[in-house]
Amino acid sequence: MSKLVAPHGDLPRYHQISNILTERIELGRYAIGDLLPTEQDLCAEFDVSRYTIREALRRLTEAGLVRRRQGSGSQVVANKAPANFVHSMRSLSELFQYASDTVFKTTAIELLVPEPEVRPYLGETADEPWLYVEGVRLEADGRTPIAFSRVFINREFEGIAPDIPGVGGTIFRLIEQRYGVTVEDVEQEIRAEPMGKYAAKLLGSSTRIWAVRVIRRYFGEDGKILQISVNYHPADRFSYSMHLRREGAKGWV
Amino acid sequence: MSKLVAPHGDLPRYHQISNILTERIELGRYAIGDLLPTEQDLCAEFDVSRYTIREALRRLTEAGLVRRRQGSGSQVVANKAPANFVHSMRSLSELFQYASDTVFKTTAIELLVPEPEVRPYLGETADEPWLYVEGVRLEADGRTPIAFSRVFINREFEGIAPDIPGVGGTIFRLIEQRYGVTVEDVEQEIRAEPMGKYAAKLLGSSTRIWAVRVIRRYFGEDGKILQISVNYHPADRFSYSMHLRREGAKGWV
DNA sequence: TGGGTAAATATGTCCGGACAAATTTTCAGT
DNA sequence: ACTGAAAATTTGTCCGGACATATTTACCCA
Repeated sequence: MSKLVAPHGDLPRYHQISNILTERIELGRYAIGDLLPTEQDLCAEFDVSRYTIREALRRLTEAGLVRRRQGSGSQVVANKAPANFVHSMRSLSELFQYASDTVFKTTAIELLVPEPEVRPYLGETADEPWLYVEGVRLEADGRTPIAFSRVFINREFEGIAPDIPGVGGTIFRLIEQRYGVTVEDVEQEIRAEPMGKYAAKLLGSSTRIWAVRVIRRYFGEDGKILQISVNYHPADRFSYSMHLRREGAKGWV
Repeated sequence: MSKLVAPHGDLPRYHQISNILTERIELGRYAIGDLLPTEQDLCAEFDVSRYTIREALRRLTEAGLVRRRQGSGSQVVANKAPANFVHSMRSLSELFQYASDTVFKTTAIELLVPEPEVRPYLGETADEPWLYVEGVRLEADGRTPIAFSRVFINREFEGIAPDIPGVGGTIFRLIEQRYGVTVEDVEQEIRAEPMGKYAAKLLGSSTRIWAVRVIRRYFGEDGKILQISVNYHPADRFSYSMHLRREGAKGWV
């Protein structure tokens, strides 16, 4: 029954329930890190259908209080609604500190689509097609595959595509020279993700494998995305190292 | 029907439909101010249930393209995802920037081996034993585990080991103060690897999980390895992005 | 024409069921 | 402790239906 709780006068049932659950989270009955009761249990407790419970849980998710995962459950990630929903993205390591110094060594690239296709970049919300090239990054011997790369280029620069000599190499120099466009901003993301079968096969694996995925978005002056590069570094082969200097004791020790 | 559109490979139906509708809005087929077809009409057009249509429309609403009103209909209010998105990305990076500054302050380390053992570091060729400590990196709440860490310290500095207050924190300050040894170089390696059950369990998972593994080796003056740290960041929690400015052409193009 | 009311329309809330997909658990073996 | 495979669990997707509620439209009347 839970009475003197939250304002659920004539609110819809799912709203009332999300209020109750929110209160429980705030009061610590469901602590951070805990799993909420399963949908089925909540259905039983509140005597409503699964739809109503899911609607309530959706509210909690949108509020950033809960993270839901298929097969796993609903986990409490915050005990009060964060000012920014992004907070629910748990992350972080001290990598930030010097990740900007990251330098990926360039090696040879074998182009798999020498005549660039026009495809949508699945990771983007918009379905606008991009110039699309993919390649395998090779070791110095020119034979051993190291990583699989995809590069999506803004169609505005269509003309230059066929000249692309390598991923992460000189594409931008070309764009800059031909179009006078300068890169203003770069956004980088690193994840561990399973690699598609196709890409995996190119790297010598017959099945899907895990990889470190590095996504980079290059922005132009007006915030327009110029290029997106996606690199898959297979877990068993990927290993990049970099050296850091100790200037100014940035705090990484 | 509509084929050459959007990326709807194996996306859920409601996702495919929201992509299609988004496209129509972007291309002006549904102009700003217009009312979208009613749910019923959309159900008929795409031959799906109302649930699916509503799920698709919810996506458009959350993207800020559409406003829905009971009794009235679904009205187009923007023809492209509002700059809000970019904005949130920017604040995201700012958030991370902030996070990177505060990680060390807010993160606690729970030592699992307060009395350091002497073990070989498996990743090294030599089987010379290292001082060995492991711990769980916790969030500010002191309860939520974020990452699992192992630290191997050169036995030369054995004496200081018990004082280790945290991983990535002050170990080196101690070494420096006591032995006058300065870090000359740091080498970092990132991989995706499965995490052992033991480590995984410490992070709240009862089974084996994948993780981004970060290995760092700290070198002294003569190239001697002073310390090795190994951090496991569970795949589903690890994901960071950041912005890079283009100053001095650091070589990332 | 203006105003009020009823009917039609459109989205909101809610149910019960079914199967799919992801994750965790269990268990046996090394 | 690690590996591998099967079983159990949990959320995700999707259906068809029902009624509630807000808004718009149609219509009648002064």
